[in-house]
Amino acid sequence: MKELKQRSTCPISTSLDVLGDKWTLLILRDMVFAGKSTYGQFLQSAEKMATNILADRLAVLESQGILTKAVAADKKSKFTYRLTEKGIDTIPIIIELVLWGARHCPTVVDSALLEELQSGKAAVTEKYQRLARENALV
Amino acid sequence: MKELKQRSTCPISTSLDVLGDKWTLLILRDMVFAGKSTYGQFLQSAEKMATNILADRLAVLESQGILTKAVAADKKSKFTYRLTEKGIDTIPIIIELVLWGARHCPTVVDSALLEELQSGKAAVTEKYQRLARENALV
DNA sequence: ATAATATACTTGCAAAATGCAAGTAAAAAA
DNA sequence: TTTTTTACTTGCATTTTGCAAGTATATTAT
Repeated sequence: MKELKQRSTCPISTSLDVLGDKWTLLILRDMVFAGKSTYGQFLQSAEKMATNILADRLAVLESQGILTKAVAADKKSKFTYRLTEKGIDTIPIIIELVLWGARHCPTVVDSALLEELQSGKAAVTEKYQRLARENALV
Repeated sequence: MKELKQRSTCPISTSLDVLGDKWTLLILRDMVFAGKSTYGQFLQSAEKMATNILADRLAVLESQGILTKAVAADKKSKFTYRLTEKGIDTIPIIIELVLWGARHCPTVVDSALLEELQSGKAAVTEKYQRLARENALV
């Protein structure tokens, strides 16, 4: 059990105790928007996360009830990570990070997701939450 | 000039390059919701940020155009930090962190802000963005 | 049956970031 | 002229991160 220390009882501070680092939300991004679910897939992202950091963050996310880990259906040597409701509920946070980065950081490159967001924040949020819930049932 | 390294061109990743740590968004929280504007005020938060970390983060935030630093109106020995539009636009991110923490972390204590959020996310976001814009004019 | 590959980590070590306590410097107040 | 306020800076120990290599188990190939 990876336990985190809580700095205060403020909801923002407590959220950051869990999600406030450079890697955690990228794992969730890959699950939500790229449909990734295995250790090997997470390692292939453009940001090149180190293997030990990934293992550590997955353990924290699991112990915090944000995702679940299970042996894959096809292979016993593989694990499948899936989002819980607590994990699915981080999607609005991630969407706001997309919008802020797109609006204010000139070096970001437009993505399909960004294009999609032209059609409204609520619709896109609901779409990916629905998709994630379907995946959670597999 | 504090320069940050950008890990990829993904908007989420780039936003996290700037905002993705345990302290930066707490400074912005204190500016937006507690009306704080000076180094001394930031140090007084419940989370007890170290002085060197605070100085470092303020320098990053300034160099990233998220806030501005100016000599205070009343004293020459004091500085006043104010949000730019880029800073004001982080409010939706912070609001989502509040909602997630309140919903999923049982150890957080209800705040006035949370009470306010019962009346709708959009209204509260607009209120604090308007307040921040007024402050930015001072 | 045996060897090679795939998958998911763990380990060791150097580098960087954080946290803590104390010190500095300029302006304001006493 | 001394003391206090305000905003940092510095030095050092601890923690976290990043990198490269190694391990362990299951699957596939020969």
